[in-house]
Amino acid sequence: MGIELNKSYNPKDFEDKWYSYWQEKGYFSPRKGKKNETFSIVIPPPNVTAVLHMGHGLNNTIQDILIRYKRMSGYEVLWVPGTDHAGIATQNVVEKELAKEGKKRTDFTREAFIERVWKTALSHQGSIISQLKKMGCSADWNYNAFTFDEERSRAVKKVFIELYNSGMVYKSKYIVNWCPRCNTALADDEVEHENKSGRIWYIKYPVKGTDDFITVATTRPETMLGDTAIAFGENDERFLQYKYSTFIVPIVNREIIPIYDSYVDPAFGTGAVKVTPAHDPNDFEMGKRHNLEFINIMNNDATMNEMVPEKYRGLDRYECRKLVVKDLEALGLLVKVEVHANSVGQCYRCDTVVEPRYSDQWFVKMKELAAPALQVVEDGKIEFLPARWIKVYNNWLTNIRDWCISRQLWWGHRIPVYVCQKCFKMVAAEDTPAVCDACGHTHFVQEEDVLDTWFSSWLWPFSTLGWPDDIEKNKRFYPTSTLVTGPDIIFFWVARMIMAGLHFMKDIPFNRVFFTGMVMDLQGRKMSKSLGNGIDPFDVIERHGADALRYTMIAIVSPNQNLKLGFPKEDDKEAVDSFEIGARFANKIWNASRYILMNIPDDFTLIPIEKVKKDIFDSWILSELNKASAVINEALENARFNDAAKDLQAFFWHNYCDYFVELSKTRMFGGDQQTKNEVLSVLLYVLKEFLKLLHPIMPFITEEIYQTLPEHGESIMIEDYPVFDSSKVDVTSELKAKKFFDILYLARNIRGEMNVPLEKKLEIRIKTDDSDIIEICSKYKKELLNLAKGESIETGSTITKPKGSATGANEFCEVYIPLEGIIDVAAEIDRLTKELGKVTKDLERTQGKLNNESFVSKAPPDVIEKENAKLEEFSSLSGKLTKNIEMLKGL
RNA sequence: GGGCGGUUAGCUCAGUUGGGAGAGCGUCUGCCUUACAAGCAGAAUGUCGUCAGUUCGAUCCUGGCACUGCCCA
Repeated sequence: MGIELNKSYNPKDFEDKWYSYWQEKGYFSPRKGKKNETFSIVIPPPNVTAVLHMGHGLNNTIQDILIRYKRMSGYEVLWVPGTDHAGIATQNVVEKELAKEGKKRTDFTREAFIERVWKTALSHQGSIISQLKKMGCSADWNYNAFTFDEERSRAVKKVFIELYNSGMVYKSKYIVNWCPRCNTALADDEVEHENKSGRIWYIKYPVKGTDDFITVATTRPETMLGDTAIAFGENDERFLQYKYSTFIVPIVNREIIPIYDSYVDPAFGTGAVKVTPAHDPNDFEMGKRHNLEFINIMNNDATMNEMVPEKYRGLDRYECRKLVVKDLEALGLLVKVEVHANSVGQCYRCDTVVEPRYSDQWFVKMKELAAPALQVVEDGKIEFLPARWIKVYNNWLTNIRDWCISRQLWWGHRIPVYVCQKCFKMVAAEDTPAVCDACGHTHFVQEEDVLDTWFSSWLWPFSTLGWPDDIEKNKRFYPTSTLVTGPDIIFFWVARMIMAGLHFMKDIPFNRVFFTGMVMDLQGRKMSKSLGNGIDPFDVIERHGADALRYTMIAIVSPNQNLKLGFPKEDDKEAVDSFEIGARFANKIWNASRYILMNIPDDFTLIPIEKVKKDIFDSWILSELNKASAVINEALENARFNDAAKDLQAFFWHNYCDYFVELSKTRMFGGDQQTKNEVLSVLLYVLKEFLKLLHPIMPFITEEIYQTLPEHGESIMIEDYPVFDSSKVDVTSELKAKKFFDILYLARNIRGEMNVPLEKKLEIRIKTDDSDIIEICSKYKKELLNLAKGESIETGSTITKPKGSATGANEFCEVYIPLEGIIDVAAEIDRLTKELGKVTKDLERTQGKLNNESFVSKAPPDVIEKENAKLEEFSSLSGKLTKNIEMLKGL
């Protein structure tokens, strides 16, 4: 008899099984739904540098929830998965691997090195995909894409060539952020700034032909070896006398000239600064304005080159600094050193302090692309959630600078520009040109640099859909519906995708962007390798299952805030385990289902819900289910995932388990076969509908239980998602059920407060003239006695308070529980007086409002009506409590 | 220096058109009651950072201040 679920919830028994089942059935591929509309998402491709972390866990869970929800709601759904080749980062990973073997990148040929990176990339890619599957992600793997695969490479080339030919991509000498460790240029947004306490040196520069000096302040004394001017504020009268002077750069003895430029802040330092155009972005700008010489004094790795005196050559920039300072001191030219806070740019991949470097780089002109991108967000064509990110987006786009897209790496899309070796004409082309248009020469050499990874990522929403080869078959999925990503890549990626979509597809890439919070540890610190505070989502799955992981993140996440998570390492039993939230919920669902299933008799026939003879609790739970469907649909529609998670839990745990299932036991075990069938039919119906509602959030446990139900379809993931149905609202049953629960609560409250042991069966006396209460207490007497552990109940308007009884009251009734011998009169008086105190406060506040003439004249009528109702409720309750306290005192 | 957030119960945080302060965890009391002790029943706990303003009415709107986090230069 009955259907047996395992005694305990054990996700490992079934999670992988159902994922394979879904995949075999082809459920992840688009199929026409009853809505005849599409819903599509492209994954933010995880980097193949490593495996997934908790941020991916959150992000992909949200995407999967949306995808499953929309699929069940009748949309034709596509979720495109994929990975990102992450140029610098992946190359770094491999170079570190090589370093362990005692090798360097340059020990290999370019081809051999790239081959090696591919190996690592593919291995990580495999892990990432299997991890996404473990999490339950219902992406269509037929679409799986990689930013560096053949199709995406074709898209990158096409885009580059088009932009090059239209003059939007150009090559130019420029000062870029250079990472001396990665040996490559970085885009502005790849540099992280950190305020550090540094020093500032005051150095004397002799004025030629005099004994005079100019003192400048600098945070980088070593760059003086490349100085080509001294700059003063534009109209700084203190220094106008030097207009025709010449200065001598100490140590190198170079003669340099003064310039006057508005960039110089007369209040900073001495008002005079040294200018090193090849080693500082601001100096670079001044250098261009004043036609200064650009002297590069460093090698790629930030050691000093042959442009400096011999003794400094080969020294690291910081070594050189020490030596320069020492030498200046010896020359008597160092005035003083002060402590100075300044912000230092660091490589976002390896934290090395970047070196501004004067070099040849490739750029994309951004102004033209930015304008329409600003417009579509401004117009609301693309919706940002939360909306406040619009400000950040606007701020960046309105101050945009050209995008440096060249990287001096080997791993990445090599720039498709070929240089004729005779006339040096540059041609952008898919493949090496055969003949030079200009001179007929046939020998070309391709540019060495590769493109910034984001130059392939910005095409992602359409390059994954077949562009440029064959977008037609996927046209209906573009624009994609929602992008789910972190606000940390709003510039890197989101903004640029909008630009690319508008420029190449002539349409926005997505209708809505949902920005998730960042995952932090419990102290609110970013999870990072160096801190060792990261949580591996797969450790969580290992311990609690994927559903618990998913539910927990969703329950904690809030649209406006980062989320903090804790998970104890193996040896740490004290630490907080945030994921118990999900684990407990899963366990509760498991056990409730188990209980229902185990009570199903062999000859059970499910009665369709319309045909069940319902009592008020059946009607009530169906009404509650209906309401829950409404709020959950709304929450998912508006990306309020935490609301959805909480509403689902509140409905299931409190309404369904605590009340409905408990109530049903009376009929289940006390009635005839027919009654039992009816009770079970309602229990099963509500359970099944709940499982459907929950399925997008907890796909595995819902499928496992669904498949065990007496009647079920092929899979829960292709069921229709429950929606609100106004015809199912049953206000009368809701009100009656509420009155029943209120009485139950009053009885239980007395038991709890008076410490009445469970063995003591209560005699419940209810004084009321409320006809609903009289009705439900007689109809559902057994239920009330079972749940309140009572032995008798009497109801009516003439009930009198038995001697030595405890009292509970609400606006509709008074509940008396005779406890002669048990009751402590003083304690009871205390309890009721406390209760009265609260009610009196409420009453006074309400009275105060209603007595306030301006309130009555100015507040809207419905508010006044509500206050009047409250007044009645509070005074009725207050009267009952007062009377009972009096009676007790009179004993 | 510029921009954007946060400040609500011991902890982590909800609070969506301004009108009786909520959840989870933790704590306390009593229970292994026909699924669940990862559970059940009951309880306690808040000058809603601070000062002013708008309003009949402010956790919510406006401004100042304090502390705190992030982004950009």
